Amino acid sequence: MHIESSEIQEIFKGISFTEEEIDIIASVLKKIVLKKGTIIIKAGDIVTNSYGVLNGCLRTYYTDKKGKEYTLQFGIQGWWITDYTAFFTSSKAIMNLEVLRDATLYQLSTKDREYLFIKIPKLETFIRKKLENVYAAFQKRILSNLSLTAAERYVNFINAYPNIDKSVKNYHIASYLGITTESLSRIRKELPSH
Amino acid sequence: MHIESSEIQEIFKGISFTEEEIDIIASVLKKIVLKKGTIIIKAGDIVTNSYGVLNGCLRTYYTDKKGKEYTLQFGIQGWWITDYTAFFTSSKAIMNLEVLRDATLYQLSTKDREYLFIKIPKLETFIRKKLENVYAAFQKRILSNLSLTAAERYVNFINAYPNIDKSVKNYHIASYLGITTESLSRIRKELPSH
DNA sequence: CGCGACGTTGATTTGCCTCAACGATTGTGG
DNA sequence: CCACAATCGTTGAGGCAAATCAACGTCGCG
Repeated sequence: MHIESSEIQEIFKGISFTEEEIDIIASVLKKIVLKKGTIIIKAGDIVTNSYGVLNGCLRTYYTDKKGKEYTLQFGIQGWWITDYTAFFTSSKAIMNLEVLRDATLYQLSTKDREYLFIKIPKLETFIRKKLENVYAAFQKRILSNLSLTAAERYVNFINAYPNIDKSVKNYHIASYLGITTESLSRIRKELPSH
Repeated sequence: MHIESSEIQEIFKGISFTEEEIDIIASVLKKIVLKKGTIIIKAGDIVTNSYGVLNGCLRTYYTDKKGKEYTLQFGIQGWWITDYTAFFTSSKAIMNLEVLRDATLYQLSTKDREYLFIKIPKLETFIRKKLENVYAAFQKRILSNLSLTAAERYVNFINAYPNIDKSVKNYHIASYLGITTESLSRIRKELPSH
């Protein structure tokens, strides 16, 4: 499928490329379209790709021995998603990557990613700064999990992802917040907005 | 205070430098020695430095409106520490950085850090990979907070930082795990190792 | 030695979970 | 396009892990 320059800009928002650089990037990206329900990665798989989201919605989640799910990350337009722990450390996935809403994605392999960093050093700087922002975001989430009640975390989540409830089920949100669907239901009932 | 080449290798473990590169790095690092109890950064400060730990022990912690503390990170030999959220985003600190045990540190400013990345590109690659590892570690901690009991988290913590209990108080560990000192005390009592 | 900081123990409370049953919504085949 | 089944969300009762509140040991340092 053809890859548009504007789409590459969407996936690497905040950095501008020369035409030559766009060509290099386009040469390693692979555009894929996937239906809701597709499991792109399942626990145990070797993870060699990450996915830039052009449209649609995805999530990564971990399933514990009791079968309980924990959603680690949602992926919406402009975000990159994969089991990064496995992707970065070249180990087997411990998480699953699921399409929640029909999606168009850009696939980028570990190898090609390193190739891009060598060919386009400013891309590595860009990603390094992205990772720094993620660092801050993760710290915030850890603090949030430690210090806030379930209701407070839900309110923060809704503010952070205002329109995500159109794409995801309540039990996905519950599993992101680390609570049960029953608890989330009760929290929603108590909220002023109802 | 004089900066040894071997000390720089300790702070950037896993990467080797030429003599010239060592000189560049040494020119921007400042060695400081601080006493236990020193608050290096307090909430509200502008954060312009990060600190590589040569010896001693530190922690970053957040204090909520009720005065309850949450420890985000411990810093021991070979680690870098600061309020990274503020450091990366050039905003005011929301956390405090405290010396738990007399420490010798290397101070590196935001500006000098960017300068080093330009002068020594492989250092940026090194840091980018470090950040990727941190990404994996943070995900693991988030999952751990969501899915494990307090006792399980305590056991994992002790395994991850085997000798840290020599430097930190139990209530520091409790505040890292997101539990009270009373609960930690009860958990320790129930553990086979006692 | 004595005081303040730290850790422990007990009694009680609370936020969220579990289990169970029942509505509501969505999707699919006839 | 409706009917019905499966999935998803809500509600209630009861239980449990950890918090809170309070009191009392214990350790280390001036």
